[in-house]
Amino acid sequence: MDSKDGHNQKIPVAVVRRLTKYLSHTQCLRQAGMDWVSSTELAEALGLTSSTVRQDLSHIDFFGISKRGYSTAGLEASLASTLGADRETSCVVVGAGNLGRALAQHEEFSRQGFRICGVFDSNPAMAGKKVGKLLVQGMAELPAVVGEQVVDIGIVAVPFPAAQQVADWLIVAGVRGLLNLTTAHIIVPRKVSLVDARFLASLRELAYAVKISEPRVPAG
Amino acid sequence: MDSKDGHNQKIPVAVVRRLTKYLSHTQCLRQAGMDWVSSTELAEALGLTSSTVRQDLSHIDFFGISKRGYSTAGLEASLASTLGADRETSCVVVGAGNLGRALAQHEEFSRQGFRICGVFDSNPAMAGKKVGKLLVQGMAELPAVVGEQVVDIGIVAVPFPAAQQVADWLIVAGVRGLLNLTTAHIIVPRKVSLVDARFLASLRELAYAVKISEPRVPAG
DNA sequence: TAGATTGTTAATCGATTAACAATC
DNA sequence: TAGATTGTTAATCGATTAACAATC
Repeated sequence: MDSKDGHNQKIPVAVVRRLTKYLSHTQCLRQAGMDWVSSTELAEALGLTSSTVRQDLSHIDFFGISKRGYSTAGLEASLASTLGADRETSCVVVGAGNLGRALAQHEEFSRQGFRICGVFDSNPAMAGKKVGKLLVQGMAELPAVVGEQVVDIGIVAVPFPAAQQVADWLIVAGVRGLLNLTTAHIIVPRKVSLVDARFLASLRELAYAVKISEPRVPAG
Repeated sequence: MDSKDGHNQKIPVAVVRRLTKYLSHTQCLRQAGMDWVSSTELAEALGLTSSTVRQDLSHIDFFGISKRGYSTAGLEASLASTLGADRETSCVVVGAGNLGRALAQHEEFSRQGFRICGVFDSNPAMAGKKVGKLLVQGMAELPAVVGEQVVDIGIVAVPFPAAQQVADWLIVAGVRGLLNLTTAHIIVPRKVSLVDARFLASLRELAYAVKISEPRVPAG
């Protein structure tokens, strides 16, 4: 019964990325007490066209109403259910440096259903230190924690030369997705998903944009 | 003389993003002592096709040699120059929470030419606290620091309801690009560039991928 | 009812890939 | 030289936008 209507087909990543935006924005609208939103309003708020919004929303199992738009409550629920944001997702962080510790304690994640259930570091000197309510564990503990707690996602926050090795360990331990915070290109088997956080790449992208937008120096 | 050959046209963002990958990987290759690399090798290492690599590199002012490929030294230099990675880029961080402090101290950034020259927080209780070698400053100091030090990029690491306001202040102060670490959709004037770090969105994307790759429960 | 807004089909646009002559 | 690899043009693919009948 799961696929009777053509939904539950795999949604293109470009669309999934925008669905996450609609979800965030719809949550805001609901908090602001708005009961309805139109594709035009959604588009304007997020810098898209209304056509894109309607096309995107045709991928989820929810329908708007002519002349009124979409019920924010229904839209939020349907987006959450499509994206899997209606259940908790367990994560572990590997690398207890600045970035790893910051993410492990990032409140927005827990508010949004991402539970960090372990922080690991290969440096024995880090073991036992506190990160929020968690204690840093050695890499040796990783398989047990991932296996027992059915951890979905591993966050790779180590120095980049160690990234592939850490990813391999996480995959063997059983995670199904990896968030890569390093600049390394990580290779994963097909059954595992990978998303690159692209911090440094984002800064480079900005540096390029700033560079080309610079006022031309008048020819000398 | 800058545009005589059709380079220095604005490069599509999809291409710019891959150029940053080529740059990272070429740096690795050089450190490993490799003098030459072919489009096929680059493609294989980064999960692309050799056709894409050659097409992308046609945007930069550098040429390979038939049968040998690209000189890693020349490629690195040309990519760095095209992207603006051959000069220092100044940044400020607004928001001295976990994430802001972590980024301000992230060593990879300074290694790669991004200099953090200020950390700001609207909470007076944070003022004067140390973040690496910097002291947290109040928002009132922002315009002076950005103006005097010719800061290119502002990193927005505040709670999401404050994101637009902080972005506006940064833009008025004179930054030319913004890295948005929040889930908020920030609106910027055309002359300012914006890149979203999309942390939470990345986790959601992973959660969706994990969800749809789950083994189907056999029909009851 | 009249008019606004949806869902969907068709058209456009841009990005990726294939193919191949040029060349070291 | 022969063969490998480039740079570039043409073909394909997919994503975005436009258009419009259906409808509340």
